[in-house]
Amino acid sequence: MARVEAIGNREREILTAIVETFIATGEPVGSRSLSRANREGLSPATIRNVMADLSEAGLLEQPHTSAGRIPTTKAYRYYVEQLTGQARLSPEDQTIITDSLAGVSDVQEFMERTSHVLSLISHNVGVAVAGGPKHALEHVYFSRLGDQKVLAVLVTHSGLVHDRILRLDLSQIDLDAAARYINENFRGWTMEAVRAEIERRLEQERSEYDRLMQSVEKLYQQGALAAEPSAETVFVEGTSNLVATERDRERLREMLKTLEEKEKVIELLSAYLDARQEAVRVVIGLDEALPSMSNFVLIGAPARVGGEVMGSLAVLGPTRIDYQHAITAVSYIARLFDQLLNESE
Amino acid sequence: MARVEAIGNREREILTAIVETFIATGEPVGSRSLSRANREGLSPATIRNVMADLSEAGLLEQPHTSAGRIPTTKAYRYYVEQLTGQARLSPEDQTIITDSLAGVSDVQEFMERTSHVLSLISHNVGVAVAGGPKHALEHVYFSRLGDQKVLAVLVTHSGLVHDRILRLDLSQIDLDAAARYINENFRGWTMEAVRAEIERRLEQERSEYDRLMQSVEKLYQQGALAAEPSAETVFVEGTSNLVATERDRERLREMLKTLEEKEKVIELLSAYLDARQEAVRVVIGLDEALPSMSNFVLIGAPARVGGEVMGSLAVLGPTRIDYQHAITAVSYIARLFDQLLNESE
DNA sequence: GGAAGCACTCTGGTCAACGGAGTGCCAATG
DNA sequence: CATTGGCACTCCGTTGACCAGAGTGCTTCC
Repeated sequence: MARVEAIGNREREILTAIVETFIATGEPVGSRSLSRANREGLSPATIRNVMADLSEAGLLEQPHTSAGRIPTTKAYRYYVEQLTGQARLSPEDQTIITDSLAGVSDVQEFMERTSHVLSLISHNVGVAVAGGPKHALEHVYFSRLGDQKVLAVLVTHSGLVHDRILRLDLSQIDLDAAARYINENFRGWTMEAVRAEIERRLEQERSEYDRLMQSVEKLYQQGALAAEPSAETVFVEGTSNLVATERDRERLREMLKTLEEKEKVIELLSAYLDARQEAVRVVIGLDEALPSMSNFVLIGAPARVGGEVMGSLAVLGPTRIDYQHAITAVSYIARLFDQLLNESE
Repeated sequence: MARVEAIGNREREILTAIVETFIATGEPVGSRSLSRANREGLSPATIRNVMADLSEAGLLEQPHTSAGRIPTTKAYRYYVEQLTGQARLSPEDQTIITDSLAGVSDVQEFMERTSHVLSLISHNVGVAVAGGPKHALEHVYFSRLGDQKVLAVLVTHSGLVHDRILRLDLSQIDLDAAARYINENFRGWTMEAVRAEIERRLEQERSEYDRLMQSVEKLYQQGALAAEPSAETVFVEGTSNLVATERDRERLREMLKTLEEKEKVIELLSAYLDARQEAVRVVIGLDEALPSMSNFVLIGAPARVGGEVMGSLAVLGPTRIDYQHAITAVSYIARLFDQLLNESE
């Protein structure tokens, strides 16, 4: 079998031409039409020969004999590698993005709008999740609401806020004391670490419980620190674009259903978007993570503030997506994210 | 034109039979098949006569001559009026609902799960919005996060919590003073009233500004009280069910798009769900509110705790929806809402 | 190695024919 | 007089045949 490395210049040109016209038209592309479009005027026959080679190399396939060729996922991967990555986002898109994101101050809102604007300019599904696994505690705050009800607010260093209502009965004075205790002791810790340490201390000092530790225990047991601050909020938008993309109704249903399940989406993003990765990642063929979305593509990046990962954003679309455009859009927004939320620190 | 009141017994029976079989099959129903299904064994010819009358009364229509009849929206309205409303929800559905809603403590979460469970058991789109126009202030809380950043938390009497991050520079002491001022003066007021009054006072006392009022003004101008506490959070789920319902692709796209626009959904619900209404309301034909969803149906109810409206929930589906089922489900959840959130007061 | 020619294949669209389901109307009937 | 049976007619959806278009593979020629 021919190795991909064996691809020569002409082959590569023809391959990219095929990929691009297929992305543009959605129809299998044949040798004749390609030769007509191609400025250098290669004859259809020549192109056919090259195509045959590319087919053998597993880069092209035919829906049936006597149809044109369509790129395989392998071809898309190859194509994406070839992209220079140096394209700039069009000014129109830039203004759409900056307008949409103007004035956002917290991560949640940023992500919500991001998913929207991504779907808008990519004409595909925009996805964003806020909240990664680790967050440093900025502080907590407890407030007595009525009898038996206490509002707990958790703020992370990164600006995520999470509130929940607990059902327990403590005076505001006790609540304040507990909050002070937690804030003074654990500020800057990750939530996991905080929970672990509190558990340890409760265990250890069980004998010499004072009023304070009793309050802390009650609060802890009611889950005051349990929920990860907005543990992964998912925003999915632009699903209506799938209608144009997917012609098979049953598959369309499947996909919509999948995208409604937030856990699935989180799983998908976290499976492919690595915290360490720097730039935009393009994953072609989501079969193994989301069977219903085989022959789909994820173009995503982690969203960072400073070094810390605060979430991720991505475009989800069919393999015949405008890669260059989606990539630049995602990377543009990812950079913007850092800028917008960093400047205010 | 024949008045609806003129409908006799036989006519009514046949009409409901037509509506029900059309709901079940989705195909236009003809006289022959109806006579076969009908236990009393009326001949097709008789039924045809009745059908002709019903058509003239504007209750049935034909896609074309020589097709069966399908009910008009008028017929659906008539049909729904006829429903006894005394059906009980099946035990399976009841357990699905109670399981899904077990342990929720705040309105947001309740609504999120409600939209999901509604879509689940109705096999259509479940919609829920949390937050109505008016909320009484329980209290506010401000906390300095870092330089230039302040966390503002707004809690309403009804338990809704809204947080936002402001960009301004005040000491924690000033913030506390401002919070105390607002809490002591405005507790129990609606947010609109609070804003109006604060504006008035700022205006009035402009001459004799003290430090406190300066802080309040800064906070106010940064929008500390601006956002309605979670001003209407919208949850829409089950859109994948639309794929089976709507065969026209373009219309399907339109509908998905509409449902993605939260303002539209809010508009829809608030247009039809009246705070004063007691029970479930069925709106047949959403043409004027949402052109893209003509020949759709809204089955919804306000969600109350005690007397106060905290949001609303609804099922959205095609005219050929299982009315009885959807109605009982919605009313069941609406009742549950009151119970669950009331018991904790 | 590239170009041209040729025979062959497969799809998608159009058209006519047809069976099925339904209707309206009229005459017969209990 | 309300029902019913019968009959002629209409319209839809499906099927099969057919054809033009686009593409391929292979062989031959430069």
